[in-house]
Amino acid sequence: MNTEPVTEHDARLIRGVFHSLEEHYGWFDWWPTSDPYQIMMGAILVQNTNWKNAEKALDNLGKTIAPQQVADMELATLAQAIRSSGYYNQKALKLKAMTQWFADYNYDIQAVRAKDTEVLRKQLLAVKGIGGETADAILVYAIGKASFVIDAYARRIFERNGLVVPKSYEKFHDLMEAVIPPNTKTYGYYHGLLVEHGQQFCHLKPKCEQCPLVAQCKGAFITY
DNA sequence: ATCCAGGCTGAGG
DNA sequence: CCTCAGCATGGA
Repeated sequence: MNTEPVTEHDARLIRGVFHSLEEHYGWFDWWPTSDPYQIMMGAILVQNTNWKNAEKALDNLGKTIAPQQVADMELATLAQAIRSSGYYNQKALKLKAMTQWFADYNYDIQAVRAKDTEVLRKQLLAVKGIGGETADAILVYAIGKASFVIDAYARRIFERNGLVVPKSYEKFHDLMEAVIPPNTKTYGYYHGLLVEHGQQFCHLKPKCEQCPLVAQCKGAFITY
């Protein structure tokens, strides 16, 4: 992680938003599945889609499907099975690529966990179809490493709350990690808070009227 | 019917 | 470095 200087203003703003979200929503365990491989698949299937469509695809594959089965499956068969998640031809290739990466560890999640976070992150980012958000989600929820997850809601929420959000994923990711001390549980929870809050109030067309953060949401009516 | 959802890649400026 | 078309289904 890069350590660029963070202004105290930005740090307080960021901590303030999370503090408000924590107070309002309380604790919850967010990712809907617990099996590491299901989480990895889910992280890919949910790309630019809602969880409902991704979940149908996961159900179609079966809750107990083993990585070796995905590795052995015909590409076209795999694609049809995950049709509901959208971009199914692309995602079939992505699932294959991710599974191939996992195969290098003999599908042994403990062997993966033994590796260093940054090493794993680079490996994941090198997998075709895995970008920043997917890599960080896999690190946090499937592998149990502290790597801050950024998504469209994180951008909107912080932009609307007056933060000058770095344009690149990496810079925003680094900023959050510089402000929020690395902790797997915290990072998992915070991403969950941002998505839950975002889904309720921070669509492209914001619903600021009932938003619990509206008082401090300076850009309440920005429509990005 | 149009718009959006828990992105990523590769080509081109 | 940055922008952007293309990828595709299902629900509102």
